[in-house]
Amino acid sequence: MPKVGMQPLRRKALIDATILAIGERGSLDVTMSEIAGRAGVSSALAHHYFGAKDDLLEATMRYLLTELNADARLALRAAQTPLQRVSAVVAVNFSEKQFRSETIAAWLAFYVEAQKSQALRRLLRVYARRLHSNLMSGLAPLLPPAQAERAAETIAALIDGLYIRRALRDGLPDAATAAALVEAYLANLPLGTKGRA
Amino acid sequence: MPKVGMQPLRRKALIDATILAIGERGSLDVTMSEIAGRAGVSSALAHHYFGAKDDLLEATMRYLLTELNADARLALRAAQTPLQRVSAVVAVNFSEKQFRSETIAAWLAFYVEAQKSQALRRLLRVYARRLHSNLMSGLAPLLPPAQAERAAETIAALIDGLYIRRALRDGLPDAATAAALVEAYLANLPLGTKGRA
DNA sequence: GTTTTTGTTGATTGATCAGTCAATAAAAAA
DNA sequence: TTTTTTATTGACTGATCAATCAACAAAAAC
Repeated sequence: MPKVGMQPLRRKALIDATILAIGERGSLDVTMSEIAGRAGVSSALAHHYFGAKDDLLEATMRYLLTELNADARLALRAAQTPLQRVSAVVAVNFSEKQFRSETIAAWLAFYVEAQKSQALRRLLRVYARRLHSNLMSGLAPLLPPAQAERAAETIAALIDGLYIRRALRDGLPDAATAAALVEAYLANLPLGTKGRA
Repeated sequence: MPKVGMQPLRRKALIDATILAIGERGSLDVTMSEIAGRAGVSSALAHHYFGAKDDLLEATMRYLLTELNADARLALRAAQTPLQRVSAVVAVNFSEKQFRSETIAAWLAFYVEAQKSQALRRLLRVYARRLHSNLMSGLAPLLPPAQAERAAETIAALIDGLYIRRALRDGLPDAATAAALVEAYLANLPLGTKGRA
């Protein structure tokens, strides 16, 4: 079995297994053995490739962040108008790929863990800033600065809130409904009032 | 020292210590010894009064829920108009008492734990239903049914989202700003359009 | 004044895990 | 062909904790 060039494959498999395991357990209380087992390797190998458990968790978080960012970039490129930019950002966050329950459970777990881990906190801050600036790129042309800021904060909070509710499998199950809520919020905004309303 | 009638005092002290400990650690990974120590007793005593650790956590969650509900009832009693009812519910959730970082960290931690624990999940569902019905009691007279529902979901998600953001100590620090965001959302709703807009 | 109830703890047990290490084996390099 | 590098694991260690228990003490009941 032992071939060469396994490192990237194993790392990817372990990260996938981590997301899966966290998603199923619903928390970061997942053992290295369980993750490793799910990836079809021994726990020793997981340590071999990632060092400490925290490193694996951080790598997993970074992976989720990277994927989300890549999707967002792609969606933004297709947007033609400011409003479409906002919708694109919203749509990405509620896409089937991102709004899966494992992924969401992982996000939630990382939010909690971030209170303990400086590294995770930094990563989440990067995410928050990116989301904010993506939203502002669409909102700034449409609203006076203060209102645009507020709208961006509101949408960001809405996204987080809808993620949590999804994680609890409580009402609000599907991505489409969640996205529609945010779109309804957008529809009520006094858009196009940049030069004083 | 050993007097009689300690049970309720100890239980209260242990629950307070639990909230404090969770708030500081930022997660439910708190040892019984730490909680007990904080309450000035031995870990054995904590087990004596609560049985298993899960029971203590459940009691703590139940306590938070009870407090929030009591505050909400009080605030709703003072409200005169439907809109005031909605504002009252929002205000309670962002009151200084409820929007403290320990309390919020505890809520977040319980959200995560609820994925594992049936008991906690049930408690959270009770909370969600109460919040929803409190909001609807104000929104239903002001909006067509479908829109009222949507507004209630949105506000609930906003509250959750703002709680999370507060927990991360990321931007949005104070209760007043958070409450203002939700109020701004309310201001943009087409209220008073119950009989078709 | 004896007995029971209530309050309390230190010491211990047993389980769970993260992380280490020595050993094995295939592939690549020398 | 020997040597090194890469891949891999089973077995072990050490730490951490929840939970238990026997024991002690003060108050209450009898």
